[in-house]
Amino acid sequence: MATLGDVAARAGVSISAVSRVLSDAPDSRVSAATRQRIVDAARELQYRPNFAGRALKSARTQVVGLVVPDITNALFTELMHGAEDEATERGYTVLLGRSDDVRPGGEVIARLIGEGRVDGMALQVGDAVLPAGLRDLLTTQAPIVLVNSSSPDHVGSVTLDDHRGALIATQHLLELGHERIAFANGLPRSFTAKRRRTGYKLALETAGVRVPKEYETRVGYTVDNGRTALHRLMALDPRPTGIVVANVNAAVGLLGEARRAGIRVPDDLSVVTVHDSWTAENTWPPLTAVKMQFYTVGRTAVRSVIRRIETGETSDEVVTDPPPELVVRESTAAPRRTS
Amino acid sequence: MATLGDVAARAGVSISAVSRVLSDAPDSRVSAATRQRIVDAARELQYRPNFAGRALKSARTQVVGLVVPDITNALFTELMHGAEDEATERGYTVLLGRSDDVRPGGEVIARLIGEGRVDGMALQVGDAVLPAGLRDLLTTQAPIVLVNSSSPDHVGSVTLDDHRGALIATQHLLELGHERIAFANGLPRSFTAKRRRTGYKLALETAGVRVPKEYETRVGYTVDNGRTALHRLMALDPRPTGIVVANVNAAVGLLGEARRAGIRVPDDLSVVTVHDSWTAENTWPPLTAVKMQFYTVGRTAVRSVIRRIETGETSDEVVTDPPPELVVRESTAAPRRTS
DNA sequence: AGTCCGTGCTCAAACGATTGACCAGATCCG
DNA sequence: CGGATCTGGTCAATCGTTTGAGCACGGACT
Repeated sequence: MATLGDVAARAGVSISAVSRVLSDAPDSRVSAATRQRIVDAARELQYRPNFAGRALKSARTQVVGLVVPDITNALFTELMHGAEDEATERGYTVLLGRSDDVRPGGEVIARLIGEGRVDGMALQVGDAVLPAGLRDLLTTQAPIVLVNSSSPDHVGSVTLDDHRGALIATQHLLELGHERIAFANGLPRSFTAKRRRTGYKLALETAGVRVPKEYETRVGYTVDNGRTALHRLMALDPRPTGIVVANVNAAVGLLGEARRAGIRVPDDLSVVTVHDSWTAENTWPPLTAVKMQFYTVGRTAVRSVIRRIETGETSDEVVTDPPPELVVRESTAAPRRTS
Repeated sequence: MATLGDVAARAGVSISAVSRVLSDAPDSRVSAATRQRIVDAARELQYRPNFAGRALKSARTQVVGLVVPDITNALFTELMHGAEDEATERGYTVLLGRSDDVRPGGEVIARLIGEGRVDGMALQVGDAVLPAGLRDLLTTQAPIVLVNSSSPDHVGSVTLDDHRGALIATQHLLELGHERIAFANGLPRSFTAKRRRTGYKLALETAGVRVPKEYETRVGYTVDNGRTALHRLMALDPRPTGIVVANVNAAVGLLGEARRAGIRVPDDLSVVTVHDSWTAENTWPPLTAVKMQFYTVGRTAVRSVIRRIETGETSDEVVTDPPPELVVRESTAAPRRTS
């Protein structure tokens, strides 16, 4: 690959002149003719600035890391798109990482930051409290922004309006006439589960509806967790006529298991989920869902990381601007009047 | 972050000594006592080698790029896992990239290689011929290995045994007693589509079964493509009793559309797909699928890239070792004896 | 005529890690 | 006892880029 030196030789000028011209330095002080020669030479040699050289000198990589629990989870598609769009606009690149079960998670992040591979990170931890090692990282000055979670000792986070999402889902069932509304939630420690819970509770309370304590399960967000939740809820007496599922993957599992158990959706049971994704469109029946604004979260998170990198400012933001949006499909209907 | 110089100062030795000890140079020639002081100092300062410094000097990043059409496609989960496992074992890191429709694709790759961000790449292009710009790249000496496709002027590729996968799927329907077996394939130009086609044809031929030419559609691999394929095939007379779908995403769409059209699966129609993924387990009915060995492809691709980087050797490999594996679920059954 | 300034460049010192060349002192061998 | 060899290190150049400092020259001003 061509270096600055190669371009300089071809244009008959010094390396500094080339560097200043090609990096658009404001006070390059180069004549139009020389500038043209440099630009031509660079094009002819297909010059591209060497990443390592630049990063070494400037102590900046113009890369932000984005770590999510599972890259292939359909939920994160939009988040990644948002992150990439924002990064591109600001001259940064996104480096994707997984924080899945193989490695402790903290190690990946420590390496990326410690070795200077990224300037900052947007980090969505899995459905659990922060691992101890991670905690250390966050308390340092490293430019890390948490996504969909927060930590007492850490400022810098971007979250969805989970409360509102669960509220809207629950209200949808209430408006259809349901009263025995259950809630298949995530693990008790999960940040998002806590916030979704308040939305569910508030909706019921506002409507003056009371349900047994057992109507809330707290199993988790995976497909299998959804299956488990269905069994628990359908073993109750009286059975719920509607279920709000806190996560679309769990909803997919729950729906499949209902089918297997001979429970007809939406005739016997209405199901609405928080989160939308292409998988929700392709279940049978297609899932009614509350679309959460992951795209905006991705953009906001990257913007926040970059602000942190460049100015040092931190902030905690909740994405409320496009509000969560109810997408009615075919998994919800009015309850049968059998009682 | 601590540098080699910091560690050297703390241990009271020269930078060279530290470098040699920490990078396990074979002839470090350092006394045990000094070595210990260096190791201790490095640990105390939490030393991590700076990525840019190392890359600049050695002209190696120890990073391989993995570019797939859509990172969040469930199909690529295993491929990425395989790639990461292989890379980790060999001291490399994987950098994930998307080659989706937003950017031409070639530009991303040219940047990654040209700027020296990666030492080599494993590249799965989308369901089309190689864009012109890409072609240029491949003919250079850049260490690029194609995944699930190949190019006449390029040596270096790793592919699935698509032929065998389609063969197994078709044979499954034949063994159930189907004869009117259709094939919902990918676009005509697609490399994988061509190979899957030969498997389908061979199975029918071997069994002495003949079907109308219209029984093969060549719409594509997306969910919507699957819907389209169903309509085309069900408009034929006589209708097929079984469909081999060349891609699991298309199969999900096809299945959903069948449901919507009132076609009962597997009673009226059997559906089997090439590729397995968690989405295939969660359709209704769960999809019978031929599991392709994406994990091994990922490993093999990265191994091939690294070999290319380190020794310059190229190769074209087909992953046959764990052969494609039939996973029987509930979308296939014997045809009804109505004819 | 001497001073000052603006223009259009070049020089050289970093950034952090690697690595071939070198060197001082101790040991060994004939 | 003198030279060779080994041990345990250090020195300094280098990778490609950025950037503050400096320099030569021409013109304007006093």
